[in-house]
Amino acid sequence: MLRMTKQADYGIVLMSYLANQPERPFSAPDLAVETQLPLPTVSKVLKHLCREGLLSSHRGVKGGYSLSQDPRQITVAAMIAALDGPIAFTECIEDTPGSCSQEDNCHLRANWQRINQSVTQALEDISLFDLAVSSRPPLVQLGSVRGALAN
Amino acid sequence: MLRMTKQADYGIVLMSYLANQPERPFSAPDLAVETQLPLPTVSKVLKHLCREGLLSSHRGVKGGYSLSQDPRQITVAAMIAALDGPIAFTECIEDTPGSCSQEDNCHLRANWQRINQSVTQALEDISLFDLAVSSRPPLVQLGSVRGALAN
DNA sequence: CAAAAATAGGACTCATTCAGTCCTGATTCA
DNA sequence: TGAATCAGGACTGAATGAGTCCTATTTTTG
Ligand code: FES
Ligand code: FES
Repeated sequence: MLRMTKQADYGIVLMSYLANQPERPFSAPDLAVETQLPLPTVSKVLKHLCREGLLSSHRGVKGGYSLSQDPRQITVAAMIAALDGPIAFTECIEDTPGSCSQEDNCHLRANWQRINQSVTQALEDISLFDLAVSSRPPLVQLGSVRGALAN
Repeated sequence: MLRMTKQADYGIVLMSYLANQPERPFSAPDLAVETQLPLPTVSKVLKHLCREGLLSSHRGVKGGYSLSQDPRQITVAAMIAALDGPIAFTECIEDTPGSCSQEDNCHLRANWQRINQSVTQALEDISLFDLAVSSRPPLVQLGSVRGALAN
């Protein structure tokens, strides 16, 4: 497996969508319809991303979410980290030392960190902008799907 | 999080140990003592690795496990894939098409594959040999820990 | 000023998956 | 023949994730 959570999955989908429509904010219900993802979870993810500083929110009737930064500045690593927590392939990697029982006589710690670093680097090399340009649909579709689903 | 399972974790630890002691096979109980990991799980992981072709086994009284290939030929990606299954960051990546509900109108599929490919590449660039050389302990220790734990 | 629409935050439940254990059989060596 | 080891799978308990829902708070609009 080795897969990220659906939260991160959804988050990247949502961020990509927003990166393609930078002109105005989108509300959670709108985004749920557009991406065909379940509204409550979408809402949860958006709130999370907002708390982490990747999105800006605006309350009230005409409120919604929009990117808080230039898509070129946002890396895939940052999005995953925001939703799934720090990228730590094994327990011993996590910030707190002492979390691993074998820490003192373990000669692998440096290796875990190397593996971890390698993967992190790979994810940092891809920006939201990179994802957005290639996922941009024919713009006609912008809203044509709206209302297709009930939720 | 974004972490691999303990199976893969243990597997890499065990493989690294074996890579440092290429002269003879080790039994599951021996390896459990040396690595200070729980025996039943160690046994399970070893069997798994053997079935996947990364280890050779030899039954009987003087049996045990040993690497079936040159450590330079074994990548971290291969070990993780053997234990955790194919590296697939999101559901849509998995082999079977049709697994994702949004497949037809999804413009992100290429992106997932790019992310996935990037991470896979990072893990393929590290070989077991790379891990082993840096984790090699002072060889005096070879067995000094033996018997320190009961299981 | 009041109502509607949206976000903020968190509690909660259910399903899935993982970690770990255990048992039964097959193989090898002394 | 018997002891030690691997082979394979079934099983249980715990942890985690996905998803839902409820109650504020904020903002716009009539
Ligand atoms: S510190 Fe945890 S296995 Fe090395
Ligand atoms: S195919 Fe699954 S999200 Fe695109």
